[in-house]
Amino acid sequence: MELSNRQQRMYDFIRSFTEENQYPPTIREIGEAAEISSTSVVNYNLNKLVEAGLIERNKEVSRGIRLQDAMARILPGRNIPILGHIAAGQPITVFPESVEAADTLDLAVDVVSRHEGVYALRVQGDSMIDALVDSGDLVILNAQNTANNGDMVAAWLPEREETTLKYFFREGNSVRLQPANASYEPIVLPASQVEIHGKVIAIVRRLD
Amino acid sequence: MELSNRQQRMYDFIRSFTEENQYPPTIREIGEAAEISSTSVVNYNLNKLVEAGLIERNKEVSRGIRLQDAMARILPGRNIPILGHIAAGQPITVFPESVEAADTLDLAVDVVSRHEGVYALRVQGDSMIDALVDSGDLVILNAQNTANNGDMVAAWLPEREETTLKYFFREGNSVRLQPANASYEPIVLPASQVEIHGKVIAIVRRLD
DNA sequence: ATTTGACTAGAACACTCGTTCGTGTTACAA
DNA sequence: TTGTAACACGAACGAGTGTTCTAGTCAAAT
Repeated sequence: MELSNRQQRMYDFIRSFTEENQYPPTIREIGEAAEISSTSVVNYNLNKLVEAGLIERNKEVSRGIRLQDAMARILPGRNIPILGHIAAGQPITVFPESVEAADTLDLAVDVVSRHEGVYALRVQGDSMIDALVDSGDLVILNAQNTANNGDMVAAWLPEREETTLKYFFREGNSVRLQPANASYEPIVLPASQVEIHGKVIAIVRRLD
Repeated sequence: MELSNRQQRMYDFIRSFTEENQYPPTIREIGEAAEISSTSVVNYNLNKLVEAGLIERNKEVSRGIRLQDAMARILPGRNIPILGHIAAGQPITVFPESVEAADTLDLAVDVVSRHEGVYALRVQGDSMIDALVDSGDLVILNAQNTANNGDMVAAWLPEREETTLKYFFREGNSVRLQPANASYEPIVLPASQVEIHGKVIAIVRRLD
């Protein structure tokens, strides 16, 4: 579809206005900028821009215009829910998903873009201290139910109703959950008694 | 300034709503989300958020709310340049700012919003290993030329033309730069020979 | 006990804004 | 010419929306 002169002018204005003001213009603001006296004309051409796939409109909503391709550029990272804490020392009985997301961590597209179902947990305890994961750190996890040997994972132990952060090792029909702290013993269980809930893909520690 | 529970809730909603819809919410939409029946209360707390510097408002304009750090979203702010590496072991002679930003780390407003001039450095060496900062980690720094005792800082040593990552301690007219590794000795220099270039506010480690 | 300040409520007002409708204009084909 | 389709115009309607006013609650200070 080809854009008329007017439509091009309107589209350009919407772009620059949105970039400048952080919110889209109204129909009348567009009309003024494009020297169109009638709001219905703006409305008409706005629908043409929708047909052309350049914008989206939310009906009956003021400034309900969304630039279609600018989304990826302006829309940044994702809000990763911090679901709760995870045990790195003595396992705790609170399962992360039962905790309401109280806080959010805004993380980067670069870090999480390739993953689906990313979430974060705050570490409690020092069982992974030798892996340089301290109590209080945030671990960013990719939700998945399998893991490779050596992955740092969040494992759910149904028998104990515990979630714990450990290194994962498959040994025949068993699974060894290995802490990174000499003072803790590895947990060895039949594979059927271990559910992998996520693999750690990043660690974030705030100092301030 | 401290945010009340309500104000925090409103702010969070404005953030998520704006991210999702590409335009800011109305007063009533905010009220509904924060369970506030009165628009005047929303208006009142909105002004508090302005005072707190979290948002800007355009008066008499629908949806005239601008997230203050939104600029950081479109412009570089949110894209933290990874300027280069920083020595945590043997100091290296490459000064971070002379290195072209080759990669970027997309970090969160939550983590960096309150800071100006945030940048990241990739750690080389193991001198801060006892502080759980490993070689290869990214340290997120706030650009500043002063520091408090105990802060982890990036220090530029003009005499040696070195930048190094250490704990900062002021001792009279001297400055002690303390590694977190028993195998390394602290560096003690006259304060005039130490330039603080930034304080570490976060640490990010990617595992994948 | 009184006052002050911070905060909340509800209602009313006036302007904003998307929508719709009737009408006009122009270009092009039959 | 006639008809049709695309496009434009202006006005009016009604819901959306920011603002303002009065009043109330509560805790801390006087």
